[in-house]
Amino acid sequence: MEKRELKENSFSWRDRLRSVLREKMSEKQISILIAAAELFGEKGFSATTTKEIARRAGVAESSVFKQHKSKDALFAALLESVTTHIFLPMLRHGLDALFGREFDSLEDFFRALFRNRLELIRENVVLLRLLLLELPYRPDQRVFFLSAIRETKLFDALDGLKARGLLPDRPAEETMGILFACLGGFFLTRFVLFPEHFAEGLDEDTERFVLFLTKGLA
Amino acid sequence: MEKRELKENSFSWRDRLRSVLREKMSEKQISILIAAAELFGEKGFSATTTKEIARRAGVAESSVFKQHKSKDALFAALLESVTTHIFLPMLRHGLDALFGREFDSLEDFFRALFRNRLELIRENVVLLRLLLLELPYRPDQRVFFLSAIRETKLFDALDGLKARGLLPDRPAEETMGILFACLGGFFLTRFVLFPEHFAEGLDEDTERFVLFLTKGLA
Amino acid sequence: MEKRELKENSFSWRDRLRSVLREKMSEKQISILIAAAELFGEKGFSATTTKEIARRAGVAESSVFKQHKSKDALFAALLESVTTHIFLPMLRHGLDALFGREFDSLEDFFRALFRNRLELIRENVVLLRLLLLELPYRPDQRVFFLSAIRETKLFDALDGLKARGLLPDRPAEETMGILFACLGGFFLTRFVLFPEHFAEGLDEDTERFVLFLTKGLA
Amino acid sequence: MEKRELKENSFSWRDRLRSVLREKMSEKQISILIAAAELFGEKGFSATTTKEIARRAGVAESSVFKQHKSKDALFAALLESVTTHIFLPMLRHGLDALFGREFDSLEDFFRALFRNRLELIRENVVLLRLLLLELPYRPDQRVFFLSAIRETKLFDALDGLKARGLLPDRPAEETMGILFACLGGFFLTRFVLFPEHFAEGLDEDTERFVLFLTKGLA
DNA sequence: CATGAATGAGCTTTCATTCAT
DNA sequence: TATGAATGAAAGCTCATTCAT
Repeated sequence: MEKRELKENSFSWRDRLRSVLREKMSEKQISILIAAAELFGEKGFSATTTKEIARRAGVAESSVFKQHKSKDALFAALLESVTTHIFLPMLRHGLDALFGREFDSLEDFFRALFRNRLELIRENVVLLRLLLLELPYRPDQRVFFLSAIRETKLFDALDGLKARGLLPDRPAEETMGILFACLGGFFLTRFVLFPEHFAEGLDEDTERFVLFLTKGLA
Repeated sequence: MEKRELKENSFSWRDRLRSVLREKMSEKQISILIAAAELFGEKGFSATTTKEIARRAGVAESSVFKQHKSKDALFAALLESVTTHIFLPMLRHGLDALFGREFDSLEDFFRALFRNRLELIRENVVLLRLLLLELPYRPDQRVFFLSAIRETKLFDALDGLKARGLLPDRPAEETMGILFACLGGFFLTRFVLFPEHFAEGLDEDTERFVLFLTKGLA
Repeated sequence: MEKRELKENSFSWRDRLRSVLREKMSEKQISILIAAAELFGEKGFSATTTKEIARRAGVAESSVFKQHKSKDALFAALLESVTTHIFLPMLRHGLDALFGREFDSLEDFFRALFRNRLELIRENVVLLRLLLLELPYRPDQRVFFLSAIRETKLFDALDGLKARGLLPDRPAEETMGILFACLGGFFLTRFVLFPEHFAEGLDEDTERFVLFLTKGLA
Repeated sequence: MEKRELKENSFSWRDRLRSVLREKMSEKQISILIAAAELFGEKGFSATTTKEIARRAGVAESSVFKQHKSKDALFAALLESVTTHIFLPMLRHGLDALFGREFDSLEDFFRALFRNRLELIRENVVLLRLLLLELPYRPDQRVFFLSAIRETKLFDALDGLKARGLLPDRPAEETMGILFACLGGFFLTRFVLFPEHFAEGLDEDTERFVLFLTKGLA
């Protein structure tokens, strides 16, 4: 039962993509998208060859180009799918979960937020890496991503906390500017730059970070 | 005069590399290293071609391979030069400056630290980007970089602050784990992912971040 | 009324193909043949892709291969259809028209011949281009085409003129050798190589050519 | 001795290209140009692969792209070289030869012109085919070719004949329009469309054509 | 009969690298 | 030391063609 709940809470992005894209495209085409996501996340866009993508997807190389007219187009399509069907739902789901509970303190809120996130991050490291390491080279898609985030109720959540006196009365933008940097930095250091270094003791590490955030933002 | 001071304080990594490498290699070879640094930082290692490097350096493509036997070797040499002659001096210089002054509060310390860093970051965005976006794909060089950081007196600096009661008595490793994440996240969000978004008001933004850090770590 | 006559005299090869092939194949298959004829004529056989043919015909690419097992086979079928249903009727029709009238002079004959041809050429430039520019690469189909021409009464027409004293008593083969070169050269220069250059004043140009031919062959 | 004269009069375009381009490019690069000329002439531009060109030139395929950045650029460069170094000199040479002799009659003029040309044509069939069969698909290069022809003294030659009463007083443009069509048609039928058919008896055939031209243009 | 999906072979082009000068 | 010329390997992409539905 514990497991069931976890399952509901967890996201296997591969399965999710599979089930959601099944209407739009063939099984093989979905495999291509997934293989591309993995490889782009692992080695970066430029270092990944279309041949490799095809091999991992178990299709012919030319099949990659049937749906996407270029490698770049494939990346764009991938980003779109992943944003629409993985990231945004992930965010929304997380926010809803947070809204559903009452928090006695900012600390509880952050702890919930972070724990939740940690689970998600673990399952989506590849996708997040992909985003983090490729968006810098793609200003236009950066914009698309930003506006997608804006559409979530992230800011409303912060306002809610302010209204309940848990957060000081400061523009949500500013809080977000700090929060995003900290979450990004946490992911960057723990999962991208020095994963081995932080591998063990991640739970205590997280708890420490939560306390730090709580105090800092109070 | 103001300008002079700034000049002394500032780092033009290109000039610095030029002057420091002049003994080891020819002018053209230095140009190659600089061009490579710029391009790797702008577009990433894999997306940069040796032809492009040669063109920007104003040399023949084959000259790139005179000093470094492969593109990979060029990258390694670049990283080594940049770490030895730019990053470590930069860190040392910054730490010395901090040590030279007495701080009344943690806040002052962070403010000095951050302000200093902000100037440096601005001048070295390309190099930092390069580091941030390429190290994830190069575990071995990651280690080299980590150990280089260890050799600085960064930890001593933290211990000093602890001794003076400005920092709680907590293992320096833990503080560093938080600090590094926040600094990294700050750079990531402000200079790599969404530079346009944070371009103006960066000073107030920084001040806010400093206060946040101070409170969080107190 | 004038228009009606012209209509009868004129050949819209597309309509003609459509009406004549309707028994043998489906509407879509005819579209494929027509699209292929156009594209082969415009860009040449090798430079035309089956995808393009399909797009212009408004069918799926695989439909191109339903009736013709290969692109080459498609070309062969096209050539056969066009020769049988367009070129030979065209020639026969022209010759009959010429036979039906009595000519007072060689000049009149050529003028009639040429005027007639000019109209035809204009409507069939694409097909003639196709023939002219692709036959050189296909020796076997060249032969097929030559023998098809032989079967018309072209030579008889020349003999008729000889009998009436309008042409000197010379082997028809020789006259044809000259005539064919001139007609081919006229088409080549006026419609294939330098169409813009000869676009205006084509009527006077033709008249001049007719006089030249008359004098030359007298 | 007879042979010597012929040699001087004849043009081996391969040797000529070799000697004239030796300053501009390497031996291998010239081979590439020559191989491309041959193959484009034999099978057409689209049906020729760069691999084939490389093989015939005896170089690596990538060498083809060192000097010319695309197959299209190679074609353009080829056309330019061939026009500048082969066709125009050929024309000039022929015209000079004609100018140097006094002609008693138009017939002599044409006979000289044609004989001269026949020799040239034989040696340059590939290049002429190339021109004839590829220019139709390349309007822009057509223009370049036309203007190159304009720069020769072809028109002056015709005016000279007019002045001496050998040609009727008609605009040179018109005479050229007829002449060019006939020469083109002759080449087209004798060397491109039906070479086997006209292979033997070409001398008598030519003589006949000369007489026809003479009478026609008188 | 027509099509959407898939594919192997091959095309043009780029890349990092070598070598003679 | 620096370069122009050359190259093998592989990259991205296209092509004609097949096949299950």
